[in-house]
Amino acid sequence: MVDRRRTPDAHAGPSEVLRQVGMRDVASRAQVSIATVSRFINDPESLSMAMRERVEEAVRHLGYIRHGAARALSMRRSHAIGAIIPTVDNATRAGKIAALQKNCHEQGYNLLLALSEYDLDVELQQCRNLVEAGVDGIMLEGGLHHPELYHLLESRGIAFVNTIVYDPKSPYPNIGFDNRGMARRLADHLLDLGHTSLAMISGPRAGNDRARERVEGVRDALAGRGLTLAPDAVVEHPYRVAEGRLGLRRLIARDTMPTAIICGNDVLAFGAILEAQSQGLDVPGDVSIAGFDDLDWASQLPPGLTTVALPSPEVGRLAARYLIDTLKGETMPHATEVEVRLILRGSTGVPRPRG
Amino acid sequence: MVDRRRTPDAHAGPSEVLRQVGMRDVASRAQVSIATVSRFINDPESLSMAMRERVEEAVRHLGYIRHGAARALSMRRSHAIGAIIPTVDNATRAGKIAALQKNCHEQGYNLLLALSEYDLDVELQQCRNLVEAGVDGIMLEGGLHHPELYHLLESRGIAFVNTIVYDPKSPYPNIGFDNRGMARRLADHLLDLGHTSLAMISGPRAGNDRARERVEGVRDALAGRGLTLAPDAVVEHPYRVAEGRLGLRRLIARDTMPTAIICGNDVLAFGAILEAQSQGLDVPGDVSIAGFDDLDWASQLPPGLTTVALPSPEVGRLAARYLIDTLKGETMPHATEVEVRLILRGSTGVPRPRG
DNA sequence: TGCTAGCTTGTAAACGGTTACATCGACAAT
DNA sequence: ATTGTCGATGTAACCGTTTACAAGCTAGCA
Repeated sequence: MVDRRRTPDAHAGPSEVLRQVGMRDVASRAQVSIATVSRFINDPESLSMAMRERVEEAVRHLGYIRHGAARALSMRRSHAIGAIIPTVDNATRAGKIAALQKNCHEQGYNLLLALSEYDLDVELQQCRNLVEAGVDGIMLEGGLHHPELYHLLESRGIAFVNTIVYDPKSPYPNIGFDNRGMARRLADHLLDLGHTSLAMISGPRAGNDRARERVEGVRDALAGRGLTLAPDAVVEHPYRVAEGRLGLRRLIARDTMPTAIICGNDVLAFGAILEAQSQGLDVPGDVSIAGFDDLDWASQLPPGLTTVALPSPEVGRLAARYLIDTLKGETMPHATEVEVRLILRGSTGVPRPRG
Repeated sequence: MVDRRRTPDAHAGPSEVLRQVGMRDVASRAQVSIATVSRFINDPESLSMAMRERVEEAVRHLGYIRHGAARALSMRRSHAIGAIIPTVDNATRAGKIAALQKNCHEQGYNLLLALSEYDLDVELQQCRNLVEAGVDGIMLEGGLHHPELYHLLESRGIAFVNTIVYDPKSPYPNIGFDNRGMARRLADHLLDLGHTSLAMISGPRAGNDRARERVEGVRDALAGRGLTLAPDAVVEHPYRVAEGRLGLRRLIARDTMPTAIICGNDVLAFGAILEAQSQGLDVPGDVSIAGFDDLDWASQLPPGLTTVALPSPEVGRLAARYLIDTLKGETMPHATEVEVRLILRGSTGVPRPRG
């Protein structure tokens, strides 16, 4: 390997690559040992005032910035956290990621972001990547992953946590919501209002346990009253407004028109409301509609969207804490539930008697 | 430093830390040199069939995964790209980030995400962080940054590119939209319809040149007809629906009610439309409203939102390519414009004659 | 004065890869 | 048979930190 090393003060020809200033340069300028420079960076208190000042001057003068990869190699710790999420295009998720990034940053950790597109194989691939990148911990979404993924993480002793799901019975640590329970609560509310014919516009359930759990929760509520959810009363649509409209069209085209529709999230609910209104249906008079997430506009949209507020920034914050504290060697709770709030607004009401 | 090294086959007591399997382990199992293993990982073609098979067996058997930090240290290249964006909670930005991540991943680069919260000092801090993490390139948003940030990046020879802005005259590479021009086009359209009293609900302009440029573009259009934008005809509000409502209320409370309102983005426009409708105003009869972004629901919302579609995933794709190809040593175009599309929908129309 | 305890500071050995250069054969041309 | 060429493989230096351990120094104390 050709040695491109140059002392920073030396003149280098135009085609030469200047070596970055390193601890050795700082050390030689400050006339101290390289170990002292390292100590200045990591624990200035441990140095005498005189040393500290000399090193500080040199660091500032040379604009020294520590070489992260070298540090990671030496410490066997990268100070990087990875996050694998299906997509970013959702305000709820965005809040989680923002909180995660912020909290990691505050603790001196960087955030590596990877996208799985709701595909467990892609997720595994991205996970391998993050492992190679040397992340110390990983935040996952949901509890449903490629078995190989769990094996990979555990065999390498990489901290990880499933999020958005809360399941004390899961063998894996998790922080999130009781998706099933909250769907049940929402459905129960509708049943309490007198609805007997519920339907759902669910998000795609393949590889997505959150979506599945929400359907199951609604089933639970119905079962509690001796009712069932007909197979064709659940339609699956990707999380887009236009798909919500499609979903509603499919549901009202059935033999029995549902009096209440629970949507996989607010985006689908938005579409469903728009479609209902444009079909001349009154919401909630002719059909009650509800969602999950409590997005920004859920309260603004007439008639106001009944939904379940998910404090996902809190999940991001807790995930950061879980991972970083675990890395510090602390024992963290295995499962943490983040409370959700059922928010009743104008889009749900008592069913109008039918003829 | 205590040596925790153990041969992978050796039995280790419960409290012992097992050393990760490294190239040396693979080499010894395959009975080849460590260099051969490296070659197998990086360029299998250069090995004889026999060698390749032996190494492959060993790699697979031991589940070897390369140590990224060691590679980065040795190669002086981390294969990581950093992105600093203000926030994530916006579908347009999400598309850009998703495309960036995808394209980076395809080229073997990881993505480090950092958030600046529209604060140039925070942005600089995050940038320092990314530099320490050793990113090979950085994607920034906008062209307005802390001067120290530019100096930092240039002095260290880190590739970077400003995005969402297109400015051939900028000294820094950029990929994006002509924010000023597109705002002007939108305003021109409204003026062509016969509007003479325009107003704006802008996003906060501090530290945000995209927002500023959009206001300036509208000013340009007005100036082209000998008109001006009164100071109180521009109100600034954060990008939230409720803020859009507030903005509209402020604008219609003025002496002269504007007949057309251009909003900093679709979210603000959404709020403005909702507020107008709830005040009994007809859109576009009483007031035309337009935005930027063409979010998912812009076409769904009655009466359909006139807006400017920004293909931001394309920006993410191009940014990834710019950075990675630049790192390869290729000369990339200094400024690249991504075309936007003015989309006319029901929220704008000819102004109704006033009494 | 000599000794020890307690700080600071320095020395040098990892960390786990990449890669320049050396080496070694095999094979073709002389 | 000798030499040269070329491709495959090995050897070892180097990337820039951290940190165990050694060494030096000061002060307190017998």
